[in-house]
Amino acid sequence: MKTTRNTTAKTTILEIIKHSDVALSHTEIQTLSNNICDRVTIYRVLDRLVGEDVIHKIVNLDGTIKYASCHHVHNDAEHTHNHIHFSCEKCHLVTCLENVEPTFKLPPNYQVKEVNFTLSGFCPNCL
Amino acid sequence: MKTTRNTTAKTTILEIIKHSDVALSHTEIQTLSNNICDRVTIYRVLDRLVGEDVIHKIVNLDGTIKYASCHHVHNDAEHTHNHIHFSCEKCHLVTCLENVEPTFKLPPNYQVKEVNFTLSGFCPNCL
DNA sequence: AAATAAAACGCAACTGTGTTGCATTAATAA
DNA sequence: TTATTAATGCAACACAGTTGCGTTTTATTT
Ligand SMILES: [Mn+2]
Ligand SMILES: [Mn+2]
Ligand SMILES: [Zn+2]
Ligand SMILES: [Zn+2]
Repeated sequence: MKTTRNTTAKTTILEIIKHSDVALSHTEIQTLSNNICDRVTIYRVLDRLVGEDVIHKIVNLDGTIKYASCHHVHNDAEHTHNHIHFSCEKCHLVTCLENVEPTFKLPPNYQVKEVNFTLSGFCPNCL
Repeated sequence: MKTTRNTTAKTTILEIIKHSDVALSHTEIQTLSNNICDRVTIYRVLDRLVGEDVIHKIVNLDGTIKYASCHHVHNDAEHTHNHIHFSCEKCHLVTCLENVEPTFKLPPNYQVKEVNFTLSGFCPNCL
């Protein structure tokens, strides 16, 4: 079976994401990491971390992708990422609103596997 | 003031989107339009149609972008696109669930301008 | 109907993001 | 310490979207 290894790149990148209070893009992570590794490695590390459910992926309204750490309880059985993300049009910061989980009622026979809820507008700092 | 004109490209593209029951990507529109115009023109027409609130933009979980027509009442004052979009992992079709509008309660001082709610999984046809 | 203004267009070149193949390096387990 | 293979670096590629600019087309005015 395929095991996962703890490398310096992976450790560094995870630390960067964990210590950030906003979601970060691949490019932002690259800058913050002082080019500790090749950009391809960052892509691969991010994929691994997402696969391990340590971080989660956020798709912005413009299609850009950001990453944030998973702060919730690791109940495993019901590990979901159904909170809302807010993307500020002015400061461009993307924040996880972990406590805001939207409710909705789907028509029958839809099987949901992943969700992405993104809002954009002005954050409290830029209002 | 800057007026908008009705060109053959714009008319054709809008017809394609209106007659489709699923959301379409730029590339899909290009194929369906039989290369009636340059691909750059399609980008520009799509931007214009979004600006005129005739179609709306959908961001998928993989960051790809699709477009669908606005079927709702044009009440103008409260023209919103806060319905859910479902992206099937098997048939890859993206559908507007216009009747499914999620409810959520934001912390104070957030000013929302745009929303994007996307689910992925299996649609009724592929279940 | 002809002249005018500028919105829209085509083309070519460019940018940014993410991917792939393959040889090399380094983490883990024996 | 050695063996195995996950992870990396590098170079090349794919692809979506953008930009500049000269030309065409639309819609308005005369
Ligand atoms: Mn999470
Ligand atoms: Mn709409
Ligand atoms: Zn802000
Ligand atoms: Zn399907």
